[in-house]
Amino acid sequence: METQLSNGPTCNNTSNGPSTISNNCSSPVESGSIEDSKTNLIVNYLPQNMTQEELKSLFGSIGEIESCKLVRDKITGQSLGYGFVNYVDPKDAEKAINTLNGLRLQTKTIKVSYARPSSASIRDANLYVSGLPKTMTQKELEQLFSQYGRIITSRILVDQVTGVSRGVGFIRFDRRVEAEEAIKGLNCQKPPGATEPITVKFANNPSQKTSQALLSQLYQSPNRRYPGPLAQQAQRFRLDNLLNMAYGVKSRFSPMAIDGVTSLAGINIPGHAGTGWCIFVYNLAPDADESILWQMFGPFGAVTNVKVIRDFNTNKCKGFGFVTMTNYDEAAVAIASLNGYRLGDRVLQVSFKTNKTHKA
DNA sequence: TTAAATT
Repeated sequence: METQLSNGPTCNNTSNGPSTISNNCSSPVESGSIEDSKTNLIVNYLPQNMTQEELKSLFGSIGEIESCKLVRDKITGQSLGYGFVNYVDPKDAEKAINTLNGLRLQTKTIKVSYARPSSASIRDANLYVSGLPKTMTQKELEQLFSQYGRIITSRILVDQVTGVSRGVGFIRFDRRVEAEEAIKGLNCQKPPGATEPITVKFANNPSQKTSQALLSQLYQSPNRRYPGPLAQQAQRFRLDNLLNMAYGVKSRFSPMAIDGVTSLAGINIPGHAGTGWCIFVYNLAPDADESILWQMFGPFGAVTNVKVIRDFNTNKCKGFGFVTMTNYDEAAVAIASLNGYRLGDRVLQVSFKTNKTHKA
């Protein structure tokens, strides 16, 4: 696994960017209202199965949304893992950044930030860097590249098991010209203290994932921001699911059977609302809001909607709320994990919603 | 040894 000797096309000056983009289509941003907007956000690292409606549901819990778009592959329709949310009120956009940036959803930690005005100059500004010293940190990587422009994101890929650097990373610049200069300046150069030169070139687009690739994705430690017990249970559960997908291991639950029965026979099953599984959450604090429900349930799987029930006059939470999850088994694990969970000084009761109007 | 960042 050594990339010694400069074999092949390692150290020529590649400028293999996508051949010139034809610009005959109408420019996407001409309304003027979006440029330099304090209301328009870009949301990155969304779970693959998250829909535009779920995106709107999540961000709509902050404030009124003017428009919302999940970006999809033009041909397959698959989510590209990012989207845009444009609020009516700039203060809601700011609040969304403060409360939703870093939110864990399934295997992802989403990023919420202001969208830059769309233009050709910010496209294709992403670099692939390899041959990095294994000891180089993300910060050091940024320091190396920052002399060429404003860095939007940086990342060093790590071994899924050991967490050690793979010597491969990405740098996204604000503008393509900055990326071009960085290639000229750093490709085939040795970073300070390094013994081998690095390779810097334009990055490819990420490829579609098979379920096998999904497996390896799970093992690599994502962002270790809030590695609490809940997240660990959720991750353990996802691992079970992925093992099922990859190797056909039977799960403890049988979501397909139950969902099938429900849709075919119309049998009333607790929590089943047609569009998903409705979960009742009891003993929330008066100041609870939707974000706490997203935070608690999001790591367990696909959450399509959350709602805190409030008093009409005081606008305080009446002590309960609802969460809708798409998949039965994820909902079941969330309930099993969160029922009895201590939130602040309260112990939550979590169950599938029933049709009872009151408890006897 | 290439991960979902500009509608």
